[in-house]
Amino acid sequence: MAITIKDLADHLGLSVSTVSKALNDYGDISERTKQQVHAAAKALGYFPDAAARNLRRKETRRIGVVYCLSRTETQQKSEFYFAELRGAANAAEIADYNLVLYTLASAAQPDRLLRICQSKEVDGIILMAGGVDLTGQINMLTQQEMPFVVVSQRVEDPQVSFVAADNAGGGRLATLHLLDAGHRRIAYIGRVSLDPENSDRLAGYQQALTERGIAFDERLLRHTSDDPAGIREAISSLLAMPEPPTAIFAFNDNRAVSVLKILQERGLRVPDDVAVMGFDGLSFSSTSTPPLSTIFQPVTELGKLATQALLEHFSQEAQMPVRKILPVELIVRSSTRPIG
Amino acid sequence: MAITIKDLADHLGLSVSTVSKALNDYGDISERTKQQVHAAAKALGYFPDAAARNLRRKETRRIGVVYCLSRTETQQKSEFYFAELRGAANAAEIADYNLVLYTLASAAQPDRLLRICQSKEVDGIILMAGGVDLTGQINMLTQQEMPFVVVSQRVEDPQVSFVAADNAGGGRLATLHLLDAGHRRIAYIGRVSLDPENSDRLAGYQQALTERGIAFDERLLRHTSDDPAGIREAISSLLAMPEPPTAIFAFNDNRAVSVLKILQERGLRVPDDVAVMGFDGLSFSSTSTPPLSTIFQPVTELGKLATQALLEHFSQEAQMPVRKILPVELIVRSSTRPIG
DNA sequence: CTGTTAGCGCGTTCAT
DNA sequence: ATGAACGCGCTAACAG
Repeated sequence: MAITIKDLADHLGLSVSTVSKALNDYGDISERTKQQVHAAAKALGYFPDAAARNLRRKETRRIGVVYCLSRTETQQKSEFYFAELRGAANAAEIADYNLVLYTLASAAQPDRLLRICQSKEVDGIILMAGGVDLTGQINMLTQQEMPFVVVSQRVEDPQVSFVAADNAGGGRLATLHLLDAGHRRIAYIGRVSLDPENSDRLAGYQQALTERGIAFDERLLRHTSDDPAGIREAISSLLAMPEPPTAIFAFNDNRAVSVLKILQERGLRVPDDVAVMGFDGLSFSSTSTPPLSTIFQPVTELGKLATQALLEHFSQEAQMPVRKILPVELIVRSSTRPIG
Repeated sequence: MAITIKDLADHLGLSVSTVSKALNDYGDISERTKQQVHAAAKALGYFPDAAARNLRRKETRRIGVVYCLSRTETQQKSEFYFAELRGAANAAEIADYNLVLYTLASAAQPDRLLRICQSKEVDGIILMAGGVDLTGQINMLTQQEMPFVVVSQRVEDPQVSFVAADNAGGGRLATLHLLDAGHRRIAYIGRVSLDPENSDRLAGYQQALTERGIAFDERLLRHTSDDPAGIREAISSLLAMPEPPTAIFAFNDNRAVSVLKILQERGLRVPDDVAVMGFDGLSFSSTSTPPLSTIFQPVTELGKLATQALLEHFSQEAQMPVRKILPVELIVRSSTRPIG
């Protein structure tokens, strides 16, 4: 048996409540007693029982991290999600909170989330989005009055807190980079679904064109599934155009690497024949051939800020939702180069 | 306020204990009552309070995942650790356990682990090893009588449970593959520390040589740090040998990709001039140029089995330690090829 | 079969 | 400044 507060009290010849107050630094306990209690606690190796404290204080000091990821996301972008997790874990640790992992197998158990809320397993939740619609989860959490923050996805509803990367800004940055390199016909290979990530990046792409006075040509857009087959087809059709694009902006690094490979299979050289841009800035983008120009998202920062937002939620009452868009960064490598 | 068992009891005109027993399916409660209770619970949206249950049952149904990773490990191999985590999370979820994440910033707080044990935050622990010595943690957990399983590192002490990949077998497989391709001078670029992972892979390398009757030449061994500088130097010295190696077996995929890059810088062609083998089977090994031949570790399986081992610990009394070595797989890609 | 009683370990009144 | 008493929500021993 581990040592309890009662053992401590007996050992010191004090009452349990005095010891408790001393440990929690109450004002009406003499300094001398406090010191004695702390000394004895350290000496005997006392640590308060988590469950008892949870029950009494009605707080768990735990944050749930709910992963809502599509299958491909999970496999392809683990670096991304792991980095978010690290950011969140570090921020939580500093505030003496712990992270509990919940993998929500896409609505497999619809009331899993309900149970988490009702049985008070955690004090709040970080919703990790991965190309999946979150409205169901968001509604439930709101209804259950469980504090939560969405990470890496912008949410329309102004009541909902989120921390996301500037996808529109990134799309713009990437496109400007290509435009400034002399490209005029730039293809965008995006997702099928017009989720916020995809539509924002596309919006940034369009804005950049507008800024430079280049006409937007819808025929340069492709909306494909994640698998290489879809991308292969997209590239075939792009290259079959009368005036094929001289640059391809892919939705993310994974797609961009596929694009690289497919272009090489077709005997095209990157960046000489076609330039390629990615998005995310994952580490494999630097080891591809050629190394990928891309947009870097501050992923660890995303997790960190989401956690801090949640912690603010806990400490203050009646606060405003936190809605943060983090700046991204253009990384120029060798898959793009000024034309001729 | 969420609904409690007392609300349920009042609502049904039953006593609290009867409701509790009904919910927990005790034998001495009539079927009719059980059904009524369950129906009411569902209707009113009752979920047992986690903290209260933890306190009473003296179990948390939580498993701590303790990350002991060196800094480079964390950044480079997130795919690896995330996959382990997913395996563990899935296995835990099936058994209705949750995972709590603890990132142990390399002995930053030495008694963090102690507190986790003493305050009973979790029922057991999965120790994730990442090129770091675990003896301190292992001793503490043993002493605290906290059930635990080490994952992805073989542990000498026969009392300790672990689940690890067959590093020796993998080293042997990789080396045999190169030998069978006709190579006779194969370099091994390993870690500085002779941790189990490194020494096992090296042992496998040596065994393969023995099996094929090739003399082991210590001059072909390099023990370097993780950074590219160390690897660059290793390669320089290897190529400066009177009889330089025709193949390089790198400790892991990250190193192998660095090797690829460095060889290319020097104008050497892979696999024609030098063959390269990696280890791990991370996804970026398939997108490098050329795609890497490597040894695949069943990472998700590692996490899954570790969790299951821990769960067995919980269910049985006085059980034997679980000590599992999982088979690995040779993946042949384009960085190796039969000679001439 | 059902209810009464008694805690789990801790934090928080309210007396003294 | 300290201690006695109560209860958080639940489960388990013991009655009836």
